[in-house]
Amino acid sequence: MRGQGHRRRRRGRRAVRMLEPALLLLLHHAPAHGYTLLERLGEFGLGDMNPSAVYRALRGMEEKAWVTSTWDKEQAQGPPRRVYRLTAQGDEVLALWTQDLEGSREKIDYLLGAYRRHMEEGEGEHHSKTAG
Amino acid sequence: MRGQGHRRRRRGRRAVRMLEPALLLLLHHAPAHGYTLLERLGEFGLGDMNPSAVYRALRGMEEKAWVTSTWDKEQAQGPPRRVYRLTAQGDEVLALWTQDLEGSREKIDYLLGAYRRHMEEGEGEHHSKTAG
DNA sequence: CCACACTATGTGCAGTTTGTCAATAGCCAA
DNA sequence: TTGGCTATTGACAAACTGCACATAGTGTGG
Repeated sequence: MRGQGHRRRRRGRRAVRMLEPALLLLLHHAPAHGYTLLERLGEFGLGDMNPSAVYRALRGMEEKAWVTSTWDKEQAQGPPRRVYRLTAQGDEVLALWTQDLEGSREKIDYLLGAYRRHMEEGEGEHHSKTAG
Repeated sequence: MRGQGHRRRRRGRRAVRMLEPALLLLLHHAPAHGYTLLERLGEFGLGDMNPSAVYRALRGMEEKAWVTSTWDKEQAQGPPRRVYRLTAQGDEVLALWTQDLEGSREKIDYLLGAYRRHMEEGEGEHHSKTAG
């Protein structure tokens, strides 16, 4: 690895995609601006999210009617800001997401468990030569 | 939901992408044919994977030198089969994947925990009307 | 022998998702 | 008016996905 990772995607390649559920959860807590959400994503270990991705996700969720947005009347420094607010539908979706995430966690646990067991037993290691 | 889910993606939208790590783990156990791997993915809850996706993933991993393939001399029913074999590099990648998965699991746990706590406290529910 | 079913793998394409980069828009200070 | 900070958006290419279909060999019934 590292040495010849010329095939590296720009970044990413995470196992999980938790942006949407994290946003829904934050909004379940309270309505918020995109920028605020962006900052609070750090709590979920998503502090490295690209702003564009976050705003895009929010617009997408609005299209799907999981959230609604209104323009903030209070004007702070900067352009008009949207306030995103969870809908009842978004609430349901969040519940579904959590179920999915539970399933995902089980799968991860299974895989991780299998990996560890395998390592402890010292089996495997069916390598061939590395092509480099 | 349900009622107006016309925006539904064909399927998918799973939180996790575990195909590659699962394949690597299976190959860490022992070399195998694509078809065999395809069948054994069920163990990891990936029984619904599309064959194309699996073969494509294997070719991709070979390009990245995580695995190598050779033609199986033994001829069973059907066309010549490839035997995939983990490389030392693939072994490293698998280790990295597991680290990533551990991180992912922590994130999931955090999110799930936050969700439950929030539910128990009965806060939130900052809904607006559903746009439907 | 020929058609056909079954095993196993691979390709092509269209639609979707993602990351990166750059643009816009308003306020404020110099 | 230039430049900096706060917010939000758009455009584009690369990557990914699902689906339909092509190929290739082997065994089987007629």
